[in-house]
Amino acid sequence: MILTRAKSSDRRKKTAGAAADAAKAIDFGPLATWVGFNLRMAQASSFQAFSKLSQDVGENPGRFATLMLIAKNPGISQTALSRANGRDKSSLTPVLEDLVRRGLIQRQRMHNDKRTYRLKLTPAGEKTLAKLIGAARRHEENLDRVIGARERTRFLATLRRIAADLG
Amino acid sequence: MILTRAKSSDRRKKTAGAAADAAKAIDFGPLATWVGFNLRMAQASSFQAFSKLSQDVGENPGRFATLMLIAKNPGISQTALSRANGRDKSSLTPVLEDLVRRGLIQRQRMHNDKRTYRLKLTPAGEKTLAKLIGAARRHEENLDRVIGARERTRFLATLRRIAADLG
DNA sequence: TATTGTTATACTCTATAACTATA
DNA sequence: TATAGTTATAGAGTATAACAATA
Repeated sequence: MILTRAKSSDRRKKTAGAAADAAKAIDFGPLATWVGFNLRMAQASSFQAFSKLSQDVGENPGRFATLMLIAKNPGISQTALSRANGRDKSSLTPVLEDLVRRGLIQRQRMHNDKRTYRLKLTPAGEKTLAKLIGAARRHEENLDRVIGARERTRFLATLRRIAADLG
Repeated sequence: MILTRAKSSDRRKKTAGAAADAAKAIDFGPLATWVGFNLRMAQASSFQAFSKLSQDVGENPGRFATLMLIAKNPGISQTALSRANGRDKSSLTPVLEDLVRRGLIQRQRMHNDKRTYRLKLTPAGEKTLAKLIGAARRHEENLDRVIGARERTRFLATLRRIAADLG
């Protein structure tokens, strides 16, 4: 969704008739002043920008989070990973299948509990993750430029409070 | 995804063995300090909270935006609406079909261009929108309580900059 | 009985391309 | 030729329920 404020300068009356209707800017009403809506718009922009950077690495943002969680928690089980991700374990099965197929992660049966797998990155997975971390860093630099160094700390703290208190 | 910081106090060793593994908090690595990630988490919390409030009205957040845009721009065409929403026009067809079927919006052929429809809310649509606006206001109150009156203006301005500059 | 992971299935949201009817 | 809207279709992401193997 594109936020375009209805400013008087936008109201062109080219042909002073039916065409003015088409050129008229969209009115978003109270949506434009609501935090919830602007949070959604900002997130969509940020997510899309990062998606593009991830695509340069041949991955997507979802894979990034999965790889990072496995990297930082080697030996994690599928159930624990799905909980950390806030998704049902069944949603994870095809994702992990894909990552195994492409040689980015490895699954080992646990010795003492043969029901569960231990997940870890392969060297190829580490390499892909490193590239994704590079993309994330570039994305953060772009965000920081827009946010400004002075705001960053406060902004981050507010985001954390929202996630914690509304979750 | 649930953000749980790995604090030393979280490392309980109840039975001092295999159980400690299960109780161990998840490490999110650098994700936890990145704006992009926290923006995503905050948006997910906010969106989910608003989804619940919308469900009390029997609608969902997507319908809310569509109804609002039609209400504030009566006579808008489907193509203009889909552009305002940032989605392809084909994605809108089933949504509008649903809203017409439930008597919330009305479609009129334009006189001078028989290809396009003019969209507007029915009285029932106005009523549903009013209820959704009430839900949105309650949601905003909850958000404002978390953000704080002092931060609100700055926070909103930063969100707007992100949406504008990264979009 | 409870848990881990898989399978079957379905639903939502989204997009692209081809189509129709108009312009 | 170009535009407004529809249809056919496909893909990603998600969930629930039932299941087999194991605990």
